[in-house]
Amino acid sequence: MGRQPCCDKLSVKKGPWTGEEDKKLINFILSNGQCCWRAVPKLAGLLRCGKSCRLRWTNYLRPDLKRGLLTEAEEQVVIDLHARLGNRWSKIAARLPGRTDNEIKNHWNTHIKKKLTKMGIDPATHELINKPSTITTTTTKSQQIPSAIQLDHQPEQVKTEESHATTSEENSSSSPTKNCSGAESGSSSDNNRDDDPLMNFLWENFDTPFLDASWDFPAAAGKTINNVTMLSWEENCAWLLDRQDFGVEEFGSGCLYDVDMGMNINMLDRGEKF
DNA sequence: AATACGGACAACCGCATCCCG
DNA sequence: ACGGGATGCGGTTGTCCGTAT
Repeated sequence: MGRQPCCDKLSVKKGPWTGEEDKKLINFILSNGQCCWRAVPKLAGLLRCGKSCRLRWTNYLRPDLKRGLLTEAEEQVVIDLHARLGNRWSKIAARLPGRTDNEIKNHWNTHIKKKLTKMGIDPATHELINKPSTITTTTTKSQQIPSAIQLDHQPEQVKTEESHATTSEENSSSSPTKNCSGAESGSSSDNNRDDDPLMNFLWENFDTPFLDASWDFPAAAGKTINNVTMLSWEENCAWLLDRQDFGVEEFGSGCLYDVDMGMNINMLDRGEKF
């Protein structure tokens, strides 16, 4: 027997969300919280698949999302984490507060991949592309690009070999995705915390998301936790309900800001429900 | 001015994993 | 321990918009 479809595909709307739909979804989650996504569309009066509602919320409507391009620092973290984790975007996103896996994935595919390729680095393996042409060797420590690649500062050897940088995609058959996916290697990548200072720092200090404040906004409202002033749930989301047009500039400031870390804070534990 | 093209990003699809009875 | 439903995740596609011709 086959798997049941997540929803009746004939009766659900697809394609871009309208402002009205966004409002309905926001209103519903404001009053009921995140629970049972399958039931959300029905209860919220939406002709959408529950999955679609979840994606819309997590990728676009969540009040803690940062908008706009990733900063250079964020890009650097993405590159470092990708070198270690492969295409495990959700793991990477978990360490970038206010960023979603989808956003990071898109940014990787449209920006970072190109940058790395241009620099002569295979984005899939994080190795220099100017390897001896005939021999395909297993990755060695010496071939690995230092994780703290500065995108604007090409290594000297990379510059000289840039003309060879055109076949990176084709050479990426042994991608970190394959290496990291599944049980066979996923844990090993986690355990394999080598001497990369940045990565060690990230792993040691942020095994949980950088800051993982609770969904329990009403209780936390007005309090200062770790130098973060918690706004009420209503305060956090009021701006959303006022929006007819969710322009990028409207999202510029996160609803929480960590004074010490100088970044917006992920208020949501995505796995948590209330 | 019209059309083609390409980049960026939102959204969908299907499989994997988790969780609970 | 097992089965089935719910959710999460990553890959892929679709759509919009800016730029080039």
